[in-house]
Amino acid sequence: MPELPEVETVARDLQRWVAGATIAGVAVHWERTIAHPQPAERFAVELRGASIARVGRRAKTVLVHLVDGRVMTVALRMTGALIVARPGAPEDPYARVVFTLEDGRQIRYRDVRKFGRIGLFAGGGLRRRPVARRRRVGERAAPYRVGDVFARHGPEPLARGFSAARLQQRLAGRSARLKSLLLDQSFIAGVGNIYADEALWIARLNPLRGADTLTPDEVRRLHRAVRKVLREGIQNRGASFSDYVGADGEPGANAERLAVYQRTGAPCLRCGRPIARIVVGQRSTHFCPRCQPAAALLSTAASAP
DNA sequence: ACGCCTACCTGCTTGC
DNA sequence: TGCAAGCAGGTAGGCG
Repeated sequence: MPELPEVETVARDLQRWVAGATIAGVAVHWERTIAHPQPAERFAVELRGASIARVGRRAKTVLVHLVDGRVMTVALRMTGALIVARPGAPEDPYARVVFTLEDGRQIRYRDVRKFGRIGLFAGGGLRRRPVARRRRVGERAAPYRVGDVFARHGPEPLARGFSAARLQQRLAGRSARLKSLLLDQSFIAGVGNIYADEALWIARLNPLRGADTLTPDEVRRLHRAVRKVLREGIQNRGASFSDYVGADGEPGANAERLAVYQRTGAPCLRCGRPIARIVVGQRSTHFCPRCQPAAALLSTAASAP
């Protein structure tokens, strides 16, 4: 479930609790969790003795910045979680990678479905503008810098630079449906299925709308709604449905505040009509057929009172 | 550019 | 009660 607010919550927790700590040892219980570029055995060796400088986030990935400049990336995907455990805490059968700190605590990477991936990269390139560098055929992609991981990601929706005007630019000429675009990480980084549905409900936009059919006012509504749902998600420490927990191991409080996600058939909080569920781009999509009418799909002038 | 499919995995819910 | 099918927050890669 981790989308931007959930990942941000985990990153802030870790920053508070393990910044400055030193990794004494690493146990990899599911090798495929350790992704490119190094194999699992080397990963453990290379991390031993490393100290954590700070913990941040880019898109839906947790960034563990080491004092020596390297960066460990943790992509939680569907069911990943990073949990700080006190010495003597009961074992977790779903802990795929365990980082034991010198003070005896552990950072446990827990992941029921094993989709998540952890990598270790040279630093650099994160703040650079993501210009797609052309690579010659056969040229090696190494040395991997952490910035390369995000070279194709879109802007951070909560960054200062992400204005309504910028969103408008990015929407222009795109014929994809709004819902699909919001989920596209190269369009905007960090929005997932939950927050996409919530943002569209707040903005009163039908998920099937073609992205380039929005009026300037609708773009502003969308821009404001996306930022609002993400900020509120962070304030509530994320939305928990089954697996998501913060680094304290506790679920977030945001699930009960959602207006449409997984509320199929329940009354719309604005108009009382039942929330509908459809499938868009293979993803379940929840919306209010009355507040987010499909009838307004193309006509921009049909909303006279 | 875009939509659609498959794959990666396990656990929980649903329906017979 | 048992059991199989269907479903789930994400993303990468392949095809048309």
